[in-house]
Amino acid sequence: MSNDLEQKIDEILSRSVAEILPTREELKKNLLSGKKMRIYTGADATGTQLHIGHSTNFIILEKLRQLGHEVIILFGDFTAMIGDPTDKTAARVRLTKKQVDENIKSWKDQISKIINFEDKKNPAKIVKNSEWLSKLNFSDVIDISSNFTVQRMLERDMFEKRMKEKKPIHVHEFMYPLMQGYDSVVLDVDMEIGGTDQTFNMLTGRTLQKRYHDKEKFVLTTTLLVNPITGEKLMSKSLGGFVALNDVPNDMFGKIMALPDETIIHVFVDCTYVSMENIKQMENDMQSGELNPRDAKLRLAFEIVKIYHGEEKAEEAKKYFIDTFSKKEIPENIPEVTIETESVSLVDFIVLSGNAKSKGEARRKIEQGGVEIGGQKETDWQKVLDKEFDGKVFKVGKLGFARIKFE
RNA sequence: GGGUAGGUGGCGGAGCGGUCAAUCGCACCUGACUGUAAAUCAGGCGACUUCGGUCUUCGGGGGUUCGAAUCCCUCCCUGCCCA
Repeated sequence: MSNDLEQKIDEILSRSVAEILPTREELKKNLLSGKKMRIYTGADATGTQLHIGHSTNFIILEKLRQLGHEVIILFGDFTAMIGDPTDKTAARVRLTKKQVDENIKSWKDQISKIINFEDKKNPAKIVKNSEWLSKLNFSDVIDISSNFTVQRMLERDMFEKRMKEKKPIHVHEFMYPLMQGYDSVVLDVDMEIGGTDQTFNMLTGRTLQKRYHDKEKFVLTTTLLVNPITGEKLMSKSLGGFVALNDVPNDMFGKIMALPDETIIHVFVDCTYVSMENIKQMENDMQSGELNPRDAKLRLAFEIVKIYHGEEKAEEAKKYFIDTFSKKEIPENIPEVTIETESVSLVDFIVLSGNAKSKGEARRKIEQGGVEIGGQKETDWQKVLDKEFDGKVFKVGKLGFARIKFE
């Protein structure tokens, strides 16, 4: 039994883990001791969507919850107003309370696919940091900030980088790590989990926990999903192409198939429950050429969609993908666009069906050979559709399908 | 406070009186290839258009000029150096 526990702990402390502070051994000892720890991870409420990059932390958190530890998801509604300095575009947008509540609601739904909030004995909790951060006054802030030096703040990689590049650093951005650190104090946590980009912020909390509560806070950093070729973050709103936790099955499946082949193994490790042995095996098979990366990716997409939508939907999404993109068949459920006039131009129809943002874009797609009517390529952008086209299926690009219906 | 360099499309970053709707890279879109929406290659990437053009964009406002992202004035914002 205890061996079993140790094995579980070992997996938790190794899979997707970049670093554990102060030490892995120390943390392991704590986890083995049977003492109930209070553990949290935070996410800023900058948008409505979470992506599979976030899921890594949630998966670890849930495993810890299942071991009986108290688990908290912090919703950074206050911190979002300042914006993590990592995210250059985030500053200054103040979210309304209404927006924040909206986000919380959908976030909980999204996260609940991974983390159990309904468990009778030990449910995970959600907190908002505006609850305490908005109440601090200036002298509180001074008190907190007196624990740090400017030099220490400047150590933050992002600040360092901006200093080097002579890019602006605003004074209030210094407050960000302090606020996140203060969260640890208010929640009085024993441990925080976050991506490696959060190391500095999490260490701030470690310092403050020590000062205010004389407590050792563990910090566990998780590996970030990066594109091994470009070195860019794989899941990033600004860089595009992220897989959101609330994407509909077909989109989610397709987006995963669009990930570069080189990232497959990494995503398996960080975002699925597939066993490490299994993953290792796939890695070897791909290297030896026995396993086509496409097939590994099909499985990856399946595994991930399964987490968020269940096995049945995952199966459907897989079928949809293979039929539509591999076999190039026409999918079954095609949205119907009703036309109330005698005729419409092809260009207008494409815009109406949502497959182009403007007439110019629609025109380009037609001219570039991206449009098919009833399986026939159509390159005349001046084409006008009349009732003879009633019921025909239009394909726009690889993804867009629409059926025309005249009233 | 003084000096100086800047603010350009989703981002990075050219351009410095006309040929600029604005080079290029990233992202994005389309095609070819691949039982991958990977990779690679090719093309595209403001809006409207009776396809001739028309209109709105280069921090905000005002001006000079036949004509400005490019020159001048003013305001706002930022970097760097000095104090």
